[in-house]
Amino acid sequence: MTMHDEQAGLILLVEDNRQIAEMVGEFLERRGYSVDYAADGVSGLHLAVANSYDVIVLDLMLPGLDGLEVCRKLRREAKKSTPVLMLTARDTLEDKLAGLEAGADDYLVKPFEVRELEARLRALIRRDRRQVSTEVLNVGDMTLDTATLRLTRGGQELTVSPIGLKLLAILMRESPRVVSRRDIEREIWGDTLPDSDTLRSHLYNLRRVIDKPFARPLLHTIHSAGYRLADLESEVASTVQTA
Amino acid sequence: MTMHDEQAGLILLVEDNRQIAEMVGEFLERRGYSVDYAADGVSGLHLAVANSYDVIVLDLMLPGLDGLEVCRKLRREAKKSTPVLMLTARDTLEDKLAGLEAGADDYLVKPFEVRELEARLRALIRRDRRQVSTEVLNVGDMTLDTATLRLTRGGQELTVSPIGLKLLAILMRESPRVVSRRDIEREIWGDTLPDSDTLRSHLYNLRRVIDKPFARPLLHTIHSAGYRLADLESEVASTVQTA
DNA sequence: TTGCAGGGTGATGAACTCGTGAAATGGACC
DNA sequence: GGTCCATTTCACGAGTTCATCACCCTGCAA
Repeated sequence: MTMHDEQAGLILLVEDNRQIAEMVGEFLERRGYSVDYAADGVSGLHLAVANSYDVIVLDLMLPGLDGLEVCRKLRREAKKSTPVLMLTARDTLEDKLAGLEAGADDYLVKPFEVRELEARLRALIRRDRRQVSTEVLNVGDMTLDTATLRLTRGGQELTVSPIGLKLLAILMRESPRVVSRRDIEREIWGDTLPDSDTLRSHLYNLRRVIDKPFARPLLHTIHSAGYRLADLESEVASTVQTA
Repeated sequence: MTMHDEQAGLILLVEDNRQIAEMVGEFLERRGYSVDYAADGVSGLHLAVANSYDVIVLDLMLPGLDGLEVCRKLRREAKKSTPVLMLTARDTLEDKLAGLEAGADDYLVKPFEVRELEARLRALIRRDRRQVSTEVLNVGDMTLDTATLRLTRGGQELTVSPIGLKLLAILMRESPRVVSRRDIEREIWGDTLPDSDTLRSHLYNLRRVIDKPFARPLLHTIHSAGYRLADLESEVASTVQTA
């Protein structure tokens, strides 16, 4: 069964105090994480940029480049969004807290319990992985992120009404299959359908936005059968498909 | 049904009706959750005790050990505080009281919408994670330290009312996702919502503080869908997604 | 060729959603 | 009892959304 042998938690530890580094590093390794280690800001930053860590533990006070700077550069220059947990000493806490805007995700005040550190790291790793799992629908060069409700085609952002969006989501999820009007209507309005043939209008308005401004239409009408969303050209390539 | 990418959350589903279990399980997995499954109370309890789930979906009627008993044992004997969502066939007061006494955290009456189930699970998972007190939330150039409740944007400190802060925290945690008014209201006020549309006022006042004084707005209205917090400019960079 | 059902196009008004701001409420503290 | 402040409630107007309708176009079969 699912045992969370999170076999790969790759952690970067940036800490100049050798004693703390050793203690934390050993604990984490015993818990199954892989730990890379850096003793100063510059080498820490290099490692952080060069590799994809699950999380970075960063001491605030470091020789040369301090933790805030490392974090800021990592975010602003290297554009890395690796979660960062900052370690701060109690006396620097108040002064430097404002600096958390540098882009840290959590912090821990020294001295701390290693067990707590681990709990926090786990939370960060998990939170980060969740981001990736949002449902993203793709058809041709069009993309719909169902979590943020952002719709783009050819890198350009499009605006669609709520029902249009729902309609589009249905077609994208079913793509490249044909979906009958009846099915679409039932999925959008449930049991209480509108009296008139509203769907036609919505289809029209949807097409106006997602197809009209582009060279290749994605939304196709199958006469007296329904509608389907697909990029015809790219379909020709993969002629034979499974049933 | 056991997948290994623990992403959106790890869920234990205890349900003896195979059809319901399959439908719910598949939906949740498609949404990025990992789902473990048990068809009776005893094995459900074993799994619940052995692993750390983010949330447990528990049918009330189960062969052998029923849902209430499972929940009770989980709390009293195994001392686990994993959130439990109970599935009940009828919506009677006794059922609710019994479930409450046994230690359930939420209910859903069959038949239900999978979408609603997911929304509730998300809320439970979120609620549970909120326990971790120090967490630094970052959206664009805005930072909220949930431990000190200090809020800054562009290095400038901002003052927001308690409810505004709660509202902001919700939006930041979900960022850049769209959060519906209903979800926000449920998370702020629980079951006893205000009579009027107070949320609008709070949103208005929040915007006044966090957006009005700045060039780039972070709080965006998605008409008849909800609200989302995000820095649009920095989002454009990450348009392309994996298939 | 004609007829017609299915489908595209576009305007309209009613209903709804939101932003805005001010006034009423109500609880905590003095 | 009185003051302060967060929160709720209310009212208004601007802006959106959507069902509905009227009319035109197109594919297709007789």
